[in-house]
Amino acid sequence: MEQAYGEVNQLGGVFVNGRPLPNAIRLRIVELAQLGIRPCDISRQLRVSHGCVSKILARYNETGSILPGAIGGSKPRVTTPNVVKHIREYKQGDPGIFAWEIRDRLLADNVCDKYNVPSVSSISRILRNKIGNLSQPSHYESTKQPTSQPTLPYNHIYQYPYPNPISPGSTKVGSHHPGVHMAPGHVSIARSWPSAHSVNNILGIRTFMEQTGAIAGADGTVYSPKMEEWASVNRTGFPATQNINGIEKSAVDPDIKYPQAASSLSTVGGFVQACAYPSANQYGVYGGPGAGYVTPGHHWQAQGSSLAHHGPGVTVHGGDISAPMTFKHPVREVMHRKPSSPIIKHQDALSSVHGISIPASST
DNA sequence: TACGTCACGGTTGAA
DNA sequence: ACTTCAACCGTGACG
Repeated sequence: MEQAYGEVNQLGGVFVNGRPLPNAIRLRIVELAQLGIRPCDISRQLRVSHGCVSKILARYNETGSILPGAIGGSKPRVTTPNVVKHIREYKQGDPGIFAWEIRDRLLADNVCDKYNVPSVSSISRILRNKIGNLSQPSHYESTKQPTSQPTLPYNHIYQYPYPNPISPGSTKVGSHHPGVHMAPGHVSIARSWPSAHSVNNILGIRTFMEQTGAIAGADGTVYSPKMEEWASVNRTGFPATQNINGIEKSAVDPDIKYPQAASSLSTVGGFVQACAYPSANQYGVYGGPGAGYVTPGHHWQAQGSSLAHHGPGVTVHGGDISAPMTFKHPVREVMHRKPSSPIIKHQDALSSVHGISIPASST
């Protein structure tokens, strides 16, 4: 497993196929763009394909969130709480009712329409799994809730509930930092991003990586430095950032797969916290900051818990970009990098701004 | 050269 | 416990 994760792209960057880039990198992309760095330069600098940079920036502009979308899962097609509730009522009213009769009633009562009415088999499953034995209602009531259904209804997700419980503090993004001129302040997001915390907030929070440097050594072990650490780092790094709430937490979970990321990113940490996803869905996927790839498990379950480790000042050092290179493929990057690309200049700017040190291109 | 777009192969997670 | 399948991912290539 270990080194199983990760591949190296044409730019020499490490990525995990099928998985989102670490939040740290995502954030960095947005930050750099806000500093006026061109997408193509960001792509080269962070070693992320330009298609990805383009996508992330476009999404950010549109939604105000740098977070990836919800991965996995499926829409609550039929088993919405309301439907379940009605089914339960029908069943309670007539324990001998057939599933098809329930279906008809759902339509008749306008609980569902023909497009979303559950199939008979779905109703049967609902009766079996969610409603269980009605004969003992009381019991049911007490136990059921939790039953297999995570309380986090997807509704959440799909309905754009807003805000995560989480970010109280994070308040929407509105507050743009003076320094950074943020463009869109979108707070309100169009999609299902619950509260897309914009980078602004994030930016406000300065982060861990700076100190941590996190990154993997160049030793052969690719991902060895488990991201977990990053995560923790972050968190600790930003105590300020309020939360870590359920969502958050999940958001923070470390994901192991991306060692490299950190290399150049600096800010991110905070951000992550800021951006929570809808707790409902993505739980961990978008892991923490640097942590990016965490495979957290179910966040909701874990809420709040695990984050804590590491004490406050974790200081790791170092990271330079070389890290990625240690991946599977040796460096491909050799490519032609422009020796002196504008980026570099910007870097300085950034550095000064955030104290970030971006690895300048090397070679 | 820069960048928007999309096929592709991949992962995830609710049902 | 296992399978489905629709959602998303980033890369890489095309234009």
